[in-house]
Amino acid sequence: MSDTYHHGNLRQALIEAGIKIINDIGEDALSLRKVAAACGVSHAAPYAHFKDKTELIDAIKASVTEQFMKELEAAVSAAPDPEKAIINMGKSYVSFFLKNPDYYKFLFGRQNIVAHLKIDESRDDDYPPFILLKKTYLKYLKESGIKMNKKKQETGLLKIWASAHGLAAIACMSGVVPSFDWEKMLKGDELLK
Amino acid sequence: MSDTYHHGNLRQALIEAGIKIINDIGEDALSLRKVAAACGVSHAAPYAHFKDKTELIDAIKASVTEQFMKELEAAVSAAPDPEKAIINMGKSYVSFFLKNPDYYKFLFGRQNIVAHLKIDESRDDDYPPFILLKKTYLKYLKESGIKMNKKKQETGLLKIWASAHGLAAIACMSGVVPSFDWEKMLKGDELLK
DNA sequence: CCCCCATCTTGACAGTGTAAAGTTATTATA
DNA sequence: TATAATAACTTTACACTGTCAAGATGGGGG
Repeated sequence: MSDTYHHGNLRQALIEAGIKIINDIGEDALSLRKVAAACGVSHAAPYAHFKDKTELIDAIKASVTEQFMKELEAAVSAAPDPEKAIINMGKSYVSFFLKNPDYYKFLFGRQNIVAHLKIDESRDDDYPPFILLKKTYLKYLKESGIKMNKKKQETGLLKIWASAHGLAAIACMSGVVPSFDWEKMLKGDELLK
Repeated sequence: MSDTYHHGNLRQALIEAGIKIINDIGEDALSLRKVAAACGVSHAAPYAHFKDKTELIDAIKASVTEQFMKELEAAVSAAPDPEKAIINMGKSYVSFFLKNPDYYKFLFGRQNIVAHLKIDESRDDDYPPFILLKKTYLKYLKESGIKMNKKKQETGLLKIWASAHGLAAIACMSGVVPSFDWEKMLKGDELLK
């Protein structure tokens, strides 16, 4: 149980070294050998604690998720009532990853999407499905005669996109086909009318 | 312009071979050398068309995104009015990735999340933030005295989660901090009251 | 005290991305 | 048409990676 890992807590040290490398250089640069070297240990030493590279990575992910959970739980606890709890949790959920986008990319992916959320700003390199959504949404507002200020328009657009993208994420990542009522999503939402 | 790539269309052939490998074996198994071999070409040949491995991957992603866009545009075109267009597009957005989850993982990440969307089913290996959300949501329903059937409860839960997760995805991937009104999300939504 | 076994080291191997230099074929030019 | 230029491709080489097998080491239980 000493602080030096030599016959101590190499496993935990490897996890922490891995997190540090991801934050400093990025996930792509994370290699078993670098993690081992960062712990002052030979390149095959990790195999005493993890059968795979993926097993190390999974352990790192579990560690980051634990940290994520602590913040979410704090947000829920700080709320006076359940409604505020959900709101707080939603905020925390997003702000955690905003504080460290490296973690989001590490946990869920790497891709960098370009998209201008402002209604009247668009560029050619915006993510094409988003451009299409924006155009369709603006046409919807126009033809249905719905009047709202730009801010609200942008919130509505973001909500649709976030729901669609989040839904796709959940569906693919969980392997479950969620039943989702898009009609209700539009018609039952004050933001969109 | 012949159909054999020897001094022809190697670039396109590499992209297609890459897509095939991703579908057949998975993204992790995709290597420049395998792609080159699949085109019957030496392992350094791709460097005449792509400066990097990432440049090849980006080209593959662009190709998949193009295919994605075609389906979305078809969904929009098939709709009789803009409202239906948005609904259709939302459905298509999700169903495209459901049809080939490999593409979602390839474009946006790899992580497999476990989560049981059913209100009364839960397991220990469910994604912890989701477990917390479900508990908080159920408490919210109980304390606010809101009555709805299970189906509607599940839809509401899914909507909150998809919005939060999708929002985090968009925020981190676009690098833009979107302003989002969580209060309005809850209170302005028919699904949640 | 000694042996066991988890822990760690050493050495090896195939596979990877990428750079440099050489070869070939196509196209442009004169 | 002959030749020069250039894009496409090959060969060779190198550092780095994950993983395995075999050996060293050293601390705890018999």
